Amino acid sequence: MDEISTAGEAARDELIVSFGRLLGVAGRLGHILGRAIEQEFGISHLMYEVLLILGRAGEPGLSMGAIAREQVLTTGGVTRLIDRMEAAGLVARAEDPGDRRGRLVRLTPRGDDVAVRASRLHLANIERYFLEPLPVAHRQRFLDDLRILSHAARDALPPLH
Amino acid sequence: MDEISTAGEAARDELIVSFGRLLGVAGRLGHILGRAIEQEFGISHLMYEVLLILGRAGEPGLSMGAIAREQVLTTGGVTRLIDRMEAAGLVARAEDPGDRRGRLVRLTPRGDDVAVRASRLHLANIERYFLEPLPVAHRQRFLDDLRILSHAARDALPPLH
DNA sequence: GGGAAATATCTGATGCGTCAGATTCTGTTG
DNA sequence: CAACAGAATCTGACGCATCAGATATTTCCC
Repeated sequence: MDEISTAGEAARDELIVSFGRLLGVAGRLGHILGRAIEQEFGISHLMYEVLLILGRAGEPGLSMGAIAREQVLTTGGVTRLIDRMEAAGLVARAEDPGDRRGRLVRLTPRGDDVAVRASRLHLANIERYFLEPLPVAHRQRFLDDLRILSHAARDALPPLH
Repeated sequence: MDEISTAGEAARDELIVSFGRLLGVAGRLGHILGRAIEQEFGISHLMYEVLLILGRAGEPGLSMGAIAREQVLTTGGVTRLIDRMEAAGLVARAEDPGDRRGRLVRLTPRGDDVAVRASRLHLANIERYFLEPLPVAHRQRFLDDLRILSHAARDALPPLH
């Protein structure tokens, strides 16, 4: 910080610094983790997100719209991402027996395997980059706080399209 | 599911859930804050990042390469983003007197104004979405922990290009 | 039952970031 | 001081997400 500054500038700097702290963490976290996954498994960050979403959903799979509603992509984007994931053998589209407009997307065995192994890598990276620098006594509470925030943020988020 | 795979399945779910918690927070944070800025000020998330970077740098401005080194964009991306920001009147490019290859980028008064007002909006949103759900007694320590993590993550990050 | 409104998915146009290579300048070195 | 390695920036090709609109199907209600 700059010790020679007017009160107004100091207040402004405080705003910017406080902000940068938070957004910087989020952005850097995403970059580090996304990059590692890409290099190791050849899949994009968004593909990984969708693998996790499908893994959590289990049988009988999810509709395209349900994936979009998880707020990582628009519906148009889901169509194209699933196209590529299908071509890569990670997921399969099937008719929805109850609605001829819809398709059900589910993990292939290969997709499930990648999801599990990528999760392990991510978790290791999270521990390494994010938990390790923290004092041991802080770690559990920090994780708990993150979970609280995660739920609150999800509820507050406007739809993506 | 048969009993042999049960333990493995549980471990796998645990991994996925733990991960989703952390990445979900980061991703959702970025989305919420980025979207609000875009709607209010008509600038992208990355433009906002660059406004902050330039605001922190002060006079005499930063080179294109220095902006890229802040790890939000590649050098090619910086060129194009600064093109647009210049067209929008947020920044100005000037010759670098000491190196005729380089340009120095600095905020225009308008860019400075947007940076300050956008920061205020962001800070308000951070408090609303991120701090408010937390117990009061946790807030300060949570912010402190975030700052620790931010620095650690920055040091560990590989270059962007 | 029949048609309007809603819903699910897909697609054309567009915007923007990345990558790799081109261009222009600097600094070193023989 | 010429030449060449290295650095700063810019640009063409490309990938991928978004937006808006098109198509197919279902639901609602008269």
